[in-house]
Amino acid sequence: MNASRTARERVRAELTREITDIARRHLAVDGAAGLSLRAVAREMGMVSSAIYRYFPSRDDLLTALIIDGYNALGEAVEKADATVPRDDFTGRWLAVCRAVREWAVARPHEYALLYGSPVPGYRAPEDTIAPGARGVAVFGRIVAEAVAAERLAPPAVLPEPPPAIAPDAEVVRTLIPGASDDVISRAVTAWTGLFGMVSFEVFGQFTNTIDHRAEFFEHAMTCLARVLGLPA
Amino acid sequence: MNASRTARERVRAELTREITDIARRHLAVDGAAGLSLRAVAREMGMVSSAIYRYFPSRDDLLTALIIDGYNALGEAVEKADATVPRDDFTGRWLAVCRAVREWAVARPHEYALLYGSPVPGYRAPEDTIAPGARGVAVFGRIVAEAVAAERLAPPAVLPEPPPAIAPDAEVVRTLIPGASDDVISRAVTAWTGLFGMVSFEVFGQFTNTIDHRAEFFEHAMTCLARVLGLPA
DNA sequence: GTGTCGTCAAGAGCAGTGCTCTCGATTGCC
DNA sequence: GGCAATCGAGAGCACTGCTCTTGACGACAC
Repeated sequence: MNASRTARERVRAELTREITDIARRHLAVDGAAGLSLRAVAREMGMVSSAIYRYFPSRDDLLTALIIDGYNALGEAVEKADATVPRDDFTGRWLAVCRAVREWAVARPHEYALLYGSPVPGYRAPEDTIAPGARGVAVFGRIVAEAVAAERLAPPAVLPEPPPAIAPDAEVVRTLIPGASDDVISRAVTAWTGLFGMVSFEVFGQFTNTIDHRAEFFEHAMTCLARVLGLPA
Repeated sequence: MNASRTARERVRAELTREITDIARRHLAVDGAAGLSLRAVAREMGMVSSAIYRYFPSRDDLLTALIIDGYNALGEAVEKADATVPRDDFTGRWLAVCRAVREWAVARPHEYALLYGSPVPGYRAPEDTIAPGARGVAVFGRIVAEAVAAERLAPPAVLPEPPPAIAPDAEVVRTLIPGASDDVISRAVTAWTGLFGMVSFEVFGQFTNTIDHRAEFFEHAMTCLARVLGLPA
């Protein structure tokens, strides 16, 4: 029956998962550069060549870890968003920000794999883009719903975006339907501001400078929300 | 005489410099993970063990490259700032932003070494902090001079920073004398926003999303300047 | 000028890595 | 029961960072 073949595939899936789990643990300790296929194999009681039955190369293992990471972060973001009342747009944004920061601070090496220098090859493969969009999709929904509820009031202190970026805005609008180019531009800036702040903290740029990081982060994200036009 | 000993030290300094030059070229091509002491030694016509007379370990070579990188970026920022009239504060800020972006886009792997995941050890050593402050010093000067010239008018749409960050603001004030906690908070946010934007672009987060990157960058940095309070 | 000492490059060698290939053994399907 | 696909083990290759020893060269004191 199919059951038998399914049994084989099941143990394969289980071993694949065990490999990524161990690899993720090693990654958390040693960083991407220190992740060794042989060490993972040793811990599994396998010989190193056996790993290649499951991942054709070390880079593919890292890519799998990247995809898992994006999904884990995306899930954390989704859960954080879900804990806040739907019409508290600023609260939802702040919850998302905190989720990203806490996820990153708890696993700096994994975060570095996602948003630091991409280790495998120069550009991460296409496969990582879709799961990477999971978190930003939540953010887009928050902004879009705020727009739809007419609760978004961007302060009129910024210039209009140049027409050149209109095609890009069109692409982003699939995530934030109903938003003007100006709102889209502010949203992208807020999103990069979030990750800029988290990266600076995780990668040590705040050493000897910002010590009260949670408080400053909270304030900075509140300011980003205001500039975006989310209610105070 | 000392001349002879100086001659010896001079050839040593020259070889040290040649090593870092070759290493920097390899870094630009293969990234930090692919930098090999043996490959550098081969290109120099030396045997690999000879390199250890100049750098006690691969991590020390990388640290030297980090320091050189911070200095190069800092110099690029200083030069960019110097090309703009002293009282055109917004122009100086934009010049600094463009310098950072162009430097990063031209050498993504080197930029990743500075602002992506720190490769050697978990935290870059103390030695890298001082040269790393060179760029931010320029930025601090721009803001401080704008404050002194009473040309800084931060739009009153943001909440005041919480008292908890006052001690941190005190530290940053050494870079931006005369600035209020609010201005300092905005300045830090603008600075992290700059690097968040550059990192997103260099690390490929804008793939399939933002294509007109120079134009969007220009606009976003103009907006950050406005939020900071620099004149329109 | 001679001898001594510090500096240096070369070479061999060790432990570790990613990856390939071959070879039995086991498993699943007809 | 036999066939074919799958899988783990093992050996091996080329490469890495790093250590240690050896021998040569240059700088200094005498």
